[in-house]
Amino acid sequence: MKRTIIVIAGPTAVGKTAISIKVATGINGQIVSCDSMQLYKYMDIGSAKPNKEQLATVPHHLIDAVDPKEPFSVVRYQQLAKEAVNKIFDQGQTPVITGGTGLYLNAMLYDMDFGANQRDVHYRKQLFDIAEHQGNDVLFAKLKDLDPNAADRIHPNNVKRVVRAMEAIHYNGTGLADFASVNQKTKDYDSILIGLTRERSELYQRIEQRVDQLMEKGLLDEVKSLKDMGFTSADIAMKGIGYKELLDFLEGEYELPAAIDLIKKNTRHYAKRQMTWFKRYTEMQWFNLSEDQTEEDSMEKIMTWLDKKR
RNA sequence: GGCGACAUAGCCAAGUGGUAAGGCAGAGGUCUGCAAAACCUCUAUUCCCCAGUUCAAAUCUGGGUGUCGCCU
Repeated sequence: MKRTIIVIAGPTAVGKTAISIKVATGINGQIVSCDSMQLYKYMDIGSAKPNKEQLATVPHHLIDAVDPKEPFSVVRYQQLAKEAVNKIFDQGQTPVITGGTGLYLNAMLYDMDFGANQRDVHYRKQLFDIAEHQGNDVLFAKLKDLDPNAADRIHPNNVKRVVRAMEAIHYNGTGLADFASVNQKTKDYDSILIGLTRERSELYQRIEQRVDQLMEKGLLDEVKSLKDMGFTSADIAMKGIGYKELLDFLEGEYELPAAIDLIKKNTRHYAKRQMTWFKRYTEMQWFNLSEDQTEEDSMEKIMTWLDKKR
């Protein structure tokens, strides 16, 4: 039997959750979340997790899977998600990968082998210190020495990437492989890519509405309780949009309305970056939800296309 | 009604005679280890209007318009 995953991607607030559940229901599938925040426990409101009824409709994987205190990265995601996908295949069902985290999606679609390079916290810190105290260019010059190819692909100001590239060399001496040579589609399964989009202005409106809704649902209390649990701005739980701004508000950095405006703005920016990322997938079939009167119309279009495709 | 200040991009704003800083918003983009991250590029042929002075005006002068403040 041909193993095929279905991917439903799109910017935040476009309406992925509802549609993916319907698609999964329609094709006897299970959902594997591809969202770097819904993955975490305790972050329910701000990450806009599916609600209880939605979760009960179709089996979901990789939601509430990790404690925000645990160190996490794409590598773990790749492992966990592939495990989930295999399990679903074993049950004779179809995995529906849903979410907006582009890098994680890449880890599912391409043969990204992270295994070769390890991480080294101390070495990293040294490098970051160089950038901070001596300047980005000083660090970059070192990378240029060690791995001219990597330096070619990375901007000097992008310290995070410069550090990662140097770390890779520090470990195996060869550095990071050229992205192009690694960007091979995985052989583990086939994939069908569905992209959800909307007119920009409408998407932005939905984002603002949703932020207001999250506040009504008690996002502030959620942030307070995370704070009480001991999470600080250093933890991932407090780096998500909606969390970091409200934490700053609680610390007295600005007033609540200003915090809410910031959340909206940051979410808009995020959505824009997501669109940029997803536009790269040439084989992705786009559905502009703004063109449809109702969700049923959208579903019909998507299912019709999907049936032909399978 | 009198006096004064101000008028620069969607918003905030620098610029007091030499050819329009910067920030925000917006748009486009990059992407193998925290990715809701990090980073990059673009965005005023023109400074409220008209006239004048000058080789040269957002900058100086006169008039007009508008906004704000104070006084009556």
